Amino acid sequence: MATVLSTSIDVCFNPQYSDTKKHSLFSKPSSLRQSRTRKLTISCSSTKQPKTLEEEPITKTPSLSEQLKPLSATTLRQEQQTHVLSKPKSVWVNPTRPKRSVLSLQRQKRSAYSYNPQIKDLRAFAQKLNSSGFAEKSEFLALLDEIPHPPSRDNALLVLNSLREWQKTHIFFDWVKAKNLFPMETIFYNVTMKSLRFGRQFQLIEAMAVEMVEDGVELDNITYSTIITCAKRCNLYDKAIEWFERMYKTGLMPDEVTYSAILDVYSKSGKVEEVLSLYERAVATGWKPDAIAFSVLGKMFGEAGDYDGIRYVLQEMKSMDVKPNVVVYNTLLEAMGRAGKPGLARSLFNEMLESGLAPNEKTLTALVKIYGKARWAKDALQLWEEMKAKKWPMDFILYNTLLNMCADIGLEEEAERLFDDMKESGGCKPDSFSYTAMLNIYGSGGKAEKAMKLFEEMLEAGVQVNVMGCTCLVQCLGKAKRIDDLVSVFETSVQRGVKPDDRLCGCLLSVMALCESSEDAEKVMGCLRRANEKLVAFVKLVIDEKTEFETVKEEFKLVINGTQVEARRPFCNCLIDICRGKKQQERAHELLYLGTLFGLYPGLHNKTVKEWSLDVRSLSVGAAETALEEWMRTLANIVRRREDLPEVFLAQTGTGTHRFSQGLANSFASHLEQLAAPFKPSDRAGVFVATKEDLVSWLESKFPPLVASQA
DNA sequence: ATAGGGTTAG
Repeated sequence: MATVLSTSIDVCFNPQYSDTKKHSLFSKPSSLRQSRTRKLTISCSSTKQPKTLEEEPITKTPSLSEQLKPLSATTLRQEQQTHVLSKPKSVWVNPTRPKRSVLSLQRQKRSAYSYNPQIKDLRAFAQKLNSSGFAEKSEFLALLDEIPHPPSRDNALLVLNSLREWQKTHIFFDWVKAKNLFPMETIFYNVTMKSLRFGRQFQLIEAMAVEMVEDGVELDNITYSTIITCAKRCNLYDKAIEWFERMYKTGLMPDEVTYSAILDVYSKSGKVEEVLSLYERAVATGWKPDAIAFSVLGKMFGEAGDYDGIRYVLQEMKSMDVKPNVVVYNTLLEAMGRAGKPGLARSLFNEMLESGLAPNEKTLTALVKIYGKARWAKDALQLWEEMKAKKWPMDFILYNTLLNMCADIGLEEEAERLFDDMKESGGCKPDSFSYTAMLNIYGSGGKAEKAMKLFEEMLEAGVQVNVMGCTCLVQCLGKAKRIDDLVSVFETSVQRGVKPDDRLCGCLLSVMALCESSEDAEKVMGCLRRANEKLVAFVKLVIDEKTEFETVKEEFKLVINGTQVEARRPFCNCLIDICRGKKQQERAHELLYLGTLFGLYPGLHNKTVKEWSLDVRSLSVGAAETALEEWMRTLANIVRRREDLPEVFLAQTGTGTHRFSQGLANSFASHLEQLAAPFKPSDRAGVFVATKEDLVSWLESKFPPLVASQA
C-alpha cells in the first residue's frame, strides 16, 4: 500500500510521521478496504472473460467457496490484527503528540470587491471584444487600444473578468502586463488561468505558473486549485499531483477546496487507498468535510460499485452532522445503482424528498435508469406519473433515459407517448439515441412494421443512424423473416456511415441460423461478408463436413480471439444453431466443446453433493439442446461406470426476461419431451427437475451398456 | 464564466 502520505506530505516536510501507515490501517475505513478487495477478487475470478483465449480445464471450475478460501484466510488475518492492536484511537487524541495537519482549516480569504465607476463603459468594451471575430491576433490587439479608460489595475481586472474565450483572455493579460502600469498580482494570474482552464490549456496554465515563480508572484490556494483541476480535466493526473506536492514543498498548506480537488484527482486516477488515507488524515486533524468532499467519496465508491463504501459515506455524513445536498444525493443514487441496490436507491430518494430537497434532472435520470435496469416497472411508472404531476424538470438526457427504461421494461405505449411528448416539447427533439430506443422497443416487441416506419421517419428527419439502431432493426426483421427489408436496412445504414460491430455481426449470424431457405441465408451472408469476411469464411469451414476438428479448433481460436468479449458467446451460440439447422449435430457438439474449452460458458455445470445442474440461461436454443445432450452422454458414462450420483438433477433455462432468451424455456421443454427425458417443469419457472432414479433408468434405456465403452 | 472543489444516457 503505497500511500500518498509517505510520498508527498511526510517526505516533503513531515518526516517524523512515518507511523501514519499504521494509523490508516487501524482506523475506520480499513474494513472498507478489505471488503473492497474481497469483492474485486471474486468478480475477477468468476465472471470476467479473458481478453485473449487460453484453454481452460473444463472439469476444474473451482467452487465459490474454493475461490474464497485464500481470501478468507487473508481477511481473517487482517481482522485479527485489527483486534490485537485496536487501541490506536487514543494515540490520535494524545495531546502530547498532536498530529501535524495536512490542510488549513481556514479557507483562503478573497479580496473584497470594490466598485468601479467605469463599469458600464468597460463592460461594453469587453462585450465588443467578446463578439469580435478572431481571424488575426493583430486585429484583436488593435481593438484593445480602443479601451475607453486607461487600463489601471481595477479597470484591467474588470475587463479580464468579462472576457469569454481563453485566447482573448490570454492576449489581454499579456497586453496589460507589457504596459507595465502596475505589478501583476496573483488575482490576474488566477482569473486568466481560469479562462485557460475552460479551453483545457494546461500547458499554457503551467507556463503561467512558472512565470509567477520567476517573477516572484505568490501562488495561493486559488492558483493551485485551478492548476490542479485543469490538469485533472486534461487527464494529466500526475501533473495534478506534482503541483499538489509542490504546495507543501513551498510551505503552503492547502485549504479544503484544494484538498477536495486533489481527493478527486486521486479518485479519478483510481488511487482509492490514497484518497482514503488523505481523507482520514485530514479528518484526524480536525477537518469537517463538506458536501462536496462527500460527493467525491461517493462518486469514487459508486464507480467501484462498492456498496460498503457508499454506506460508509452516509454514516460519516450522519456522524459529522453534514446534510447531503442535491448533488450528494445524485451521486449516491447513481452509486447505489452501480452497486446493484435499486431498493436502497428508492429509500434514499424518499429520504431526499422528506428532507425537503427537490430532485433535479440528474436525480430523476439516475433513478429512472436504476428502475429500468432492475425492470421495476411499477416503480418506474409511478415515478414517471409523479414527475408529470409535480412538474419536475425534464431535459434531453432524462427523456432518452426514460425511453431506454421503456425499452428495458418493454413499455411500448408509454414510450410512444414519451416520444410524441419529446417532439412537441420543442427543446428536446428526438435524436439518434431516442430513435434507437424506439427501434429497440419495437424490435424486441416484434413490431417489424412499426420499426420500419420509424426507420424511414428517421431517415427523412436526417437523424444519424447508429449501429445499435441498425442491430435492433436487423434482429426484428430477421425474426419476422423479412429478409429483403433486412438487406435494404443494412445497406442503407452502411451507406449512412454505420460501421458494423461484432454485435451486429452476431445478430446477422443469428438471423442466418433462422433462415429456412438457402436463398435467404445467402442474402444474409452477403451482408455479413461486408461486415466481417473472416467470420463468413469460418461459417463455411464449419458447415463443411470434410473439415477436420483440429482445423475447426485452430480457426475457432483465431476468430473468437478477434471478437469483442461480449460478442464471443453469442457467436458460438449462433454457430451451434447453424450447425444444428444443417443437421450436423456432431459439429455442434464440437463447437460447444470449444466454447467451453475457451471459457465462453462459465458456470454451465454446477455440482453440489445433493444436486447437479445444467444452467443454459445464456445459451441459444440449439446450444442449450446440444449442452443437454452432451450432459446426458456424460451422465450415461457415469452410470455405466457405476460412480456416485446425487439425488436431484436440474436444468435451468430461466424465464426469458431478456429478449434474446424469449422462448428458450418452451423450446427446451419440447426438446425434453421429444427425447422423452424424465425432466419435469418444477415450481420455479424455467427450472426442470429429474430424480436420480428416473434419470438413471432412462439413461440405461437410451444408452445401452453394450456400446458403452466407445460412446 | 465575474479569482478555486463535486453530480446525468447510449
